[in-house]
Amino acid sequence: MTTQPPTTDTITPGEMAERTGVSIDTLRYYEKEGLLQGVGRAASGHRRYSEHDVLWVEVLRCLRETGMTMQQLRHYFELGAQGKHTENERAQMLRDHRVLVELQLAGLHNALSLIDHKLSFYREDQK
Amino acid sequence: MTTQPPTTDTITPGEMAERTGVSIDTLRYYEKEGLLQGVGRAASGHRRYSEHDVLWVEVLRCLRETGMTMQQLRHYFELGAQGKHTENERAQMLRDHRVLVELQLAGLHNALSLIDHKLSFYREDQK
DNA sequence: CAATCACCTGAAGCGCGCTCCAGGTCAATG
DNA sequence: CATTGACCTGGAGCGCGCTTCAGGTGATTG
Repeated sequence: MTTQPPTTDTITPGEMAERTGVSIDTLRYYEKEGLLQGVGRAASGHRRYSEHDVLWVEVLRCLRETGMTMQQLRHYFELGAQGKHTENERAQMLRDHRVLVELQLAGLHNALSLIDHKLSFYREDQK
Repeated sequence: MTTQPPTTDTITPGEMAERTGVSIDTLRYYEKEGLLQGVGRAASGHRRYSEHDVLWVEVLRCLRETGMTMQQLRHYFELGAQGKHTENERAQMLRDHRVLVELQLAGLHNALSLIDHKLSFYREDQK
């Protein structure tokens, strides 16, 4: 049993960008910031991503878009790399983030009813 | 029927900040950016906000927090100041923003189920 | 073999929405 | 009358998350 990583690194940067909706530049940026590690390389030096990378980037994107910071994501990633004994902390991070997401959800509902309330006035005035 | 504005400008900047959750600096910034106009002044030169300002700032805050830009808010405000004939455009702005809010809502639900999915794994592993 | 293309690197730049700062005024307080 | 505290102004600074740039490499294409 060697430490051979999965040899499925076949996805080019361009494909990756298209599949994940994250630009090539941003993908490189994430890598530089330590959110994405062990990305494969072709002989030419060009990156080759794996299916596993795709999944992770999708998670990244989802958490980023809901306001998790780069710092937290980096920490979360590093915990994952450290192995099973960090599971509690990772779960706690997710629970904490979940609270934030719920808060945002409340804010959006709030906004929605404000918008609808205002729209109802405009509709009334309309005639 | 004079154009006399309501003479209820009695709220100090400090109170305003406390009541709306928007800092004094930010209130001044909003004013400078044209999102807040006709704010009263005491003899001392200090600002005095009205109840009406409170309401508007609450609207501002709600729309800002859901991603409406300063520019759009300024435009919306200016339309309001121009009178009734801009109602259609204002309503359209709200409808447009509503779409964005719905999108964000979808993203948050998405995130929520991703988080819960991951959490369920951690819970399983836990024992 | 020239050109095109996808990608590489390190570093600088940007846009937004605040936030902070320096230096000053005014009103109340001890 | 000195101090304190809330507020004033114009302008500079900031943090985040990208995004762009300059200059280059290596494989394919006509």
